[in-house]
Amino acid sequence: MSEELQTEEQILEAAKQIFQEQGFAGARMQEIADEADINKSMLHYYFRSKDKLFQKVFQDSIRQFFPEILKVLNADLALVPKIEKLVETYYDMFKKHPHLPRFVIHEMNQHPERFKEFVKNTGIEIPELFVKQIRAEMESSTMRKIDPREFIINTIGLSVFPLIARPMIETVFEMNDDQYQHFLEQRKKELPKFIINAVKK
Amino acid sequence: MSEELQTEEQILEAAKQIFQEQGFAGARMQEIADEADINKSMLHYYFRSKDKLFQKVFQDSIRQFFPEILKVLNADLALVPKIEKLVETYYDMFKKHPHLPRFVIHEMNQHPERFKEFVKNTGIEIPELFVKQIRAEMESSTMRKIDPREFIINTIGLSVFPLIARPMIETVFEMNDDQYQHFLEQRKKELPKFIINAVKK
DNA sequence: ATAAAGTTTAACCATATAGTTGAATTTATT
DNA sequence: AATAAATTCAACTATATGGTTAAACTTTAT
Repeated sequence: MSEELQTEEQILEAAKQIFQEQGFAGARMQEIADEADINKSMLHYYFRSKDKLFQKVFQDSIRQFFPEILKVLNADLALVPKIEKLVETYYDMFKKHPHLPRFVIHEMNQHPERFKEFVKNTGIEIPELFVKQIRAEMESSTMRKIDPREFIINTIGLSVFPLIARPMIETVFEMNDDQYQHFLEQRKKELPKFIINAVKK
Repeated sequence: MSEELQTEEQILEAAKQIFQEQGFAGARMQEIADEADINKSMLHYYFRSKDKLFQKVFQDSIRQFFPEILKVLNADLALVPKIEKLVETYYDMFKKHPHLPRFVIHEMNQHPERFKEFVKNTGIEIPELFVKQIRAEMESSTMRKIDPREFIINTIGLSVFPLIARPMIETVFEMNDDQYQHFLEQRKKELPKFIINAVKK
């Protein structure tokens, strides 16, 4: 049993990388095995099938994605620093896992029902605290009236979109990779202002 | 030569549907043939290979996506109605081609360099007129200072994100498909306000 | 009407790919 | 040390899949 955890971890790491990069359909078991530097049979020994391995990776990816965001949404912070923290969290996550957002978006659309099951299993819930916070801000009239769901979707969308649209942005605005990175750094500062301004009264 | 155009069109329509739904890696030539209601050999007779057929579909998809948006961006309209038009254009496009945005995002990230080539070939350019318009608005101080690129990316991101994140939105906010559609209708009205407010002085 | 060109079809091929098997090796248990 | 259990590996299998071929059929041109 000595190497079990190590091998299993190795496989999961490799599978995560390949699946997140290529998606389920684009990934090859052989490629995952090569990446993990093991025999292909090991994948089946530890996870039985491509589908099972994928589901594990997908679930882990969801767990990597949602709770961190929800934690920030429900944190005990004033609105402005919370938005700043949220944007920063997204950009940090992207730096560590550049394919994660697009992977989740692509795969959840391939199997929406399975995705919903997964999310329910992870026990993710509506960010109630944040909704309450927004309602309070609206009542104390520091914030214009807006559906809290819209606000959440806008904030997340504004954070995620430039990350998954990178080739488009680089092309349309004629940026190279360095310029894109620099653009993101600027944006990290500007985006909270945009969001706050959008809901200011 | 009688049926040539019809058959070719049939194939392209089917390929567009399957590729946009499943992506390149997920699509099967047999499935495309079935969808087009023809023999699999015909795909190769008309397009030689899966890759060639895909590239045609992908290029067509880009042509379907970008020019329409850029046309609105560069149209002779005041800022507010232009934003409204832009949001509306996106939502209409999504109604007709629900998989188009996610398809383009996924595939352009799989082959960023090829994507850049394609875009250059279609002759798409930076929306100069719109950039000038924004600069003018900023100088006449009806608009706060913002990088025009940020403004464009934010507007497009806010339009696209709720369309590609549908399963996530339905899950987190416990909506069924009807409620989601209703939410989108509401959003079509609210989003321009959010954007305008975000850049108001 | 006939030949040439274009189109369609069914049967086939080569390869890629997920998955299996059984033996060899290593590790844990007594 | 001996046995049992877990792990690793190379070779293999079945099937899916992109692609080919040659013959049949249809349309166009002369």
